Amino acid sequence: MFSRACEYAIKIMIYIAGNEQEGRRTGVKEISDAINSPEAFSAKILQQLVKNGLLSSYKGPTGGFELSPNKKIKLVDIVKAIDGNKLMESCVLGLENCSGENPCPVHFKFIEIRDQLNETLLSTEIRDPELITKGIGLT
Amino acid sequence: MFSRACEYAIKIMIYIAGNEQEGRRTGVKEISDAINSPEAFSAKILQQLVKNGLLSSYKGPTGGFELSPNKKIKLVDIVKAIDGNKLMESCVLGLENCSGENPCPVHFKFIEIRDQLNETLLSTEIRDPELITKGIGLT
DNA sequence: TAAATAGAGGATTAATTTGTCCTTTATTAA
DNA sequence: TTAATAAAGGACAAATTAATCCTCTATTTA
Repeated sequence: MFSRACEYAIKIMIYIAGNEQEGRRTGVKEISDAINSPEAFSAKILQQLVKNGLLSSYKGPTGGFELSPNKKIKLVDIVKAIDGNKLMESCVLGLENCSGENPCPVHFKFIEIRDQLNETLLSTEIRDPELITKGIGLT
Repeated sequence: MFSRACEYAIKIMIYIAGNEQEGRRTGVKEISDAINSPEAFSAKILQQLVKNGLLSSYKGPTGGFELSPNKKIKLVDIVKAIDGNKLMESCVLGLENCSGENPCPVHFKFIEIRDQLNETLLSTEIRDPELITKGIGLT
């Protein structure tokens, strides 16, 4: 469904959001340990998240990453930043000209799934306490 | 969502189902022309579909592929044959131990989407006339 | 039974994704 | 103001996925 990089990105953002609650910045090493991802690869993903305005980064001692302040960050923002919007917008069969007026054979079979996926990605906020406190962690 | 190979596989199956209605077997060349896919790559996918019991193949002149007779072929069979059941069963964050009792942070956000996807894949039959007659074709 | 047809399948190449290594740049605090 | 810290980023390597090439085998029909 999501690329590996995007899976990492979502975990990264949830983990940083958890630290934000405790008023802490988060470094790459801490992240890759916490979510069990390769450190250098995670660093690249972090760069993309910064470039897309979802994170702020700070160099030097006491440096690290923070969620962009004063911004509602939603799952859809993360997925778009890393995987683009193929999943949200493209035809499941990869057909360029598929649409409601011009549907591919399975278009209407998947339209509800697509809609619900978009609804979930749009409505899930990364600072949602449910997201941060529930669950088995990120490993 | 689906791999490229799986997108081809679904188109292939729908196209062959269309020819079945007209009582015709379908060759690789005809398929790759019809769905606009690389011929040799399509041939590999066809082999997998045969190995998984979804198609029967025949060599020589008048040869080609047919849907396995007397078998309800569902979308889920095709996806499983080509992409395995990662999409249907694995955690969206790729976590090995994620489950209802042991949910990852987004588990319950995606559970409905997962269920609906499974429902759609299970209930969509490849011989469904709606699938074959509707739509813009497979290109 | 020979020639043409068509799938099977091994080997290889290309492209993309995933992951690593190493140097540079900015920042902080002693 | 220098030493330590931490992100930025370029270059490269490995793994996976997508695609191609070529030969072999089976089947049909003339």
